[in-house]
Amino acid sequence: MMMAGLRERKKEQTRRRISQVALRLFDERGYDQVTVNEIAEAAGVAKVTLFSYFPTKECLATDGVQDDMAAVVTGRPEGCSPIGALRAHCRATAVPLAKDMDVETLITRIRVISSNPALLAAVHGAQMSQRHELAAALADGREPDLTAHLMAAQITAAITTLQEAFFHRLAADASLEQAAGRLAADVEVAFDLLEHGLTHVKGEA
Amino acid sequence: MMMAGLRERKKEQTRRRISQVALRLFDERGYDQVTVNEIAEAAGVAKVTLFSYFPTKECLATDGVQDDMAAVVTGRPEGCSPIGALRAHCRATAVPLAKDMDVETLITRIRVISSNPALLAAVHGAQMSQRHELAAALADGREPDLTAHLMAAQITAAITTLQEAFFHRLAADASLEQAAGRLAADVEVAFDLLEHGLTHVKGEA
DNA sequence: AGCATAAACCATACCGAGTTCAATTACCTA
DNA sequence: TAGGTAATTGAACTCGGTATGGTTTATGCT
Repeated sequence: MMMAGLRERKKEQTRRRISQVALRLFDERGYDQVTVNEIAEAAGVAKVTLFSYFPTKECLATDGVQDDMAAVVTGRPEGCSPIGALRAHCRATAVPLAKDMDVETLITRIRVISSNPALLAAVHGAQMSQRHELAAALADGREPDLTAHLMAAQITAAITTLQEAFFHRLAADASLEQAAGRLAADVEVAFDLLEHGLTHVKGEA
Repeated sequence: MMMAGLRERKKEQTRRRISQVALRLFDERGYDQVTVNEIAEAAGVAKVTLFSYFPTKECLATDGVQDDMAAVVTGRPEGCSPIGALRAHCRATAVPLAKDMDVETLITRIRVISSNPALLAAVHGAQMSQRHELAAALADGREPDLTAHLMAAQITAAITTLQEAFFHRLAADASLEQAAGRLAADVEVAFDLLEHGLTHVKGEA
């Protein structure tokens, strides 16, 4: 029992094949110029099967690009503030990625997503739905009040902006190392701004 | 010449009729349970005509619910900070509405939008795209840097949260006056948080 | 090994949003 | 009143996504 199951292996394999084929086609011809029928056919699978793995076409493109800020807050060590925990988390991980994704694939995925407004909006929307979880985590058990929601919204917005800047840089020209370096500095800027407020900005007109 | 043209009057009238019919149907049976074909037929218009007025079904539901924060910043009076201008704007207008929309219709529209996750996400997405304009306005001519983008993102997030809280209260039970009153107080909370940072929050664990 | 079960898969037909296009109607202007 | 132009129309089409109902295939049990 529970012996790694051939069934589950094949399933995972099929999922990966669909995702990879889709990404390749998107990258080659652009998201809008590829139909799900083509993806299904190229992956050697029925359209229905494709949709059993990925609920929408968008999910094919954004597969694996996720993060759970709420978990970072709830799982933070003793005596650590929520914002401190998030700052540390952003310092540590340049981009939140699925465990088993190679960098090459990730960059391609980012390129695909960045070059399509609808996909960008979808990623934003996904992060938007994390706001409520984060608000709940910040409220720490109690029903989140307005302040908790505001904090969650601002933090989410900041992190989204960081990711956006990172994506933009990566898609443009910079190497992964360069972009990661810049990101490290940006993280500090963002969290300082979050913690100390907009009025503390130095070179402001 | 330019004498209020019957043509333009009819056009505007048709637009209003489509929007009203759509809103009524959405409110009666729910957004997902109404097809654009039904709306077109009920409005006595061809589907193609409907889509010439509203680019998407979503736009039928969110019609008139927009705001332009960038304009508030760029059009602010002399010697007024961007954030100050936005705070004043939020104080003044409970909800950003089109000039000629009655309150009854607005509340119905909010009820429709609030009761559908996809529509909620669409509204969020629309506000998301305003971020870049706001960042440009904050940069005041220069190319917006990371800080400008971060500020824009945080401000947008805060205002979105305010609107969300207002909608939620309105859809739940409160009267317009009650909700507006609470909103006035919430505006101050939100902008204080924005200006002074998250670490200045009083009752924080 | 042999068999029943359920998971994964498939082809096909279908639905609704949105587009294309040629033909038609209604307004405007000279 | 004639001719141009903007608005409208029906019909056919594309594509994302779902429903149906049937076929293969891994697996668990005996």
